[in-house]
Amino acid sequence: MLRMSSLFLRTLRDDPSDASVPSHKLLVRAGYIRPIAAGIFSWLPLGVIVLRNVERVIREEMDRAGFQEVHFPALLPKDPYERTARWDEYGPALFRLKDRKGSDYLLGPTHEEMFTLMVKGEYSSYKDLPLNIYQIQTKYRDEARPRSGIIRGREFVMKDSYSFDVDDAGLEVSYNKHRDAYISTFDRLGLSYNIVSAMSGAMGGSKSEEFLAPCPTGEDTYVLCKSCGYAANVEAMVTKAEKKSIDTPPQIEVLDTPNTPTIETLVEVMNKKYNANITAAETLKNVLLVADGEPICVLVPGDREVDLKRLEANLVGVKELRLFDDEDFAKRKEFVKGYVGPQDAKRFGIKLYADPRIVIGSHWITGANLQNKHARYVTHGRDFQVDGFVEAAEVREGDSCPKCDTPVVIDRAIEIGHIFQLGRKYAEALELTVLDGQGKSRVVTMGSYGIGVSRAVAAIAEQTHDDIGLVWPKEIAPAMVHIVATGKEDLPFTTAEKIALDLESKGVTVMLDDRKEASPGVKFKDAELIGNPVIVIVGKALAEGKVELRIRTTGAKSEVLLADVIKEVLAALK
RNA sequence: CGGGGCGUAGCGUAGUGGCUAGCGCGUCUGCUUUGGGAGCAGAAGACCGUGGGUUCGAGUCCCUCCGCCCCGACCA
Repeated sequence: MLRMSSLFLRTLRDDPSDASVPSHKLLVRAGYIRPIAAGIFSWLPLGVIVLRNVERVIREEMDRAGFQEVHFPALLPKDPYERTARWDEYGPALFRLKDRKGSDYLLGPTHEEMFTLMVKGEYSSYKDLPLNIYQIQTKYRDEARPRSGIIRGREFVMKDSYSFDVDDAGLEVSYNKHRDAYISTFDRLGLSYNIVSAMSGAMGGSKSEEFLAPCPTGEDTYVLCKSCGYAANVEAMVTKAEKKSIDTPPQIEVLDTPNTPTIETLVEVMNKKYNANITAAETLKNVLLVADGEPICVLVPGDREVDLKRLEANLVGVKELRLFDDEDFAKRKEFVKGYVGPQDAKRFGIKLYADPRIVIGSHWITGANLQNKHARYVTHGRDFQVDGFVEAAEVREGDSCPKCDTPVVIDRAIEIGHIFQLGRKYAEALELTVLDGQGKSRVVTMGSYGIGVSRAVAAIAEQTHDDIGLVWPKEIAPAMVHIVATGKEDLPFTTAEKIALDLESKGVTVMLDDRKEASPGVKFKDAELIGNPVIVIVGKALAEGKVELRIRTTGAKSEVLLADVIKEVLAALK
């Protein structure tokens, strides 16, 4: 039983000035966490209980799926991470340190290497697989910008699991087992979420999905089709290319368009000077970039910006991507800033990549590669050929769903889980092989699956809080029932104590506000702020043999007979 | 890393060059009070982030560094 008379807890009346998102404000105000440094927090007693509750739910679901728990150190030697090149690739986000002998160590940002090496050390036969194994660990990433309290910290708790299989079919099975386990986990955690297709990104591998908890303060943007359920991270959103009917356009016509370095000015001049009656969507934007040192040109409709994240995620094999700067334009005089067009790409020796909207046969108004001149009727397939199509343009609300054509909505969310089929990248780098039935050596294929444990605490707080405080689901709350005793007589206190003991004997966890010195108002405010799902008030109504029952989620209030309180509370917790 | 903002008591804040740094919450003591962050009386608690400078005089102006927050870049 949590007794507030002795609980290490101090609630704050004001929001901390350095917090901006609700979960951060409320968790600090209600005494769950305290800030230590940027992106680093202490967990006070209430916070520890909530964090452990989330861990417990995750453990139970992992164990139910038949996965086994291990525990690695957070402090790790450099060597395994050098063998997979991540010592270098992880860059400044890796917390590095040296021991007294000067050897390099790191604080684990994620543990693929350790799991792979562990399995390599114990297993060598296909008969040992499949294997699914997990840990719950504190992870460290020296984020360039920690933000939003515990949503994105530099130290955080994560559940990470890994699957090991002989072949792709096995990997698919392990992947789906994890997917199912995640669904039951997040359901129990009381989170609403969408499962969206994601890019496997820098980690390599193929299939990848994210569990996103919708919330205005989330950092991830995703698209959702309310008609067919298609959901994707904006980076992974596939463009439905409009199959517009295409007539035979006239030959290219070069036009004088003075002072039109932007799409906006171009449209204005076209409409005024040439009575063209066009919109930006009929112009072609030619964006010059440098991809791993090589200049490329990306074509998008003029009414859309290039989404660099999307582009980078979809340009396979490109490690570094940046826009042309003034220096680049100075070096390549053939590219006239503001008047670039694709029709001379071959001559200029530059690769062209088109957004899928630039369909073959479509014609565009675009730069003429001459100062103050544009060209119209520039036709894809006739006047220029591209080296490939790539998802480059920004995604907008109302864009067509690639599956069913319905306009999609765009929403923000917190990434609470990520599952993906890693493949053989780590197994190859660390030579994790098993002998198959024919006695031949096979590289193991892996899956990697993460849940942000501490982040889930924040996500739940974000999704369930209200104006007056936190509201926890019963499995996660510090206690299922918050009992408040009011008045200065002993009776409410002894009665509250008895109710608390009775509830505990039924397996209900209880927080008891047995503070004699605090006024009723203080106790009510604290109860609401702390956010246990059911509140029982033992006070005024006791004269009629009743107590008050409040449901934190709905705000419902009722008076119940003392004799019925256990029954009523149990019913409310159903 | 670029841009912006902010560092005054545990928390929230006032203090635009001039006396001993003010207020609210919280804390402590006493009395009173007990259904919505109670009242009265008293008390403790501040290296005004750091270092340097300007000035007769700096919380206040200038510079340095440190820290924190926000936007962006970054980000399994």
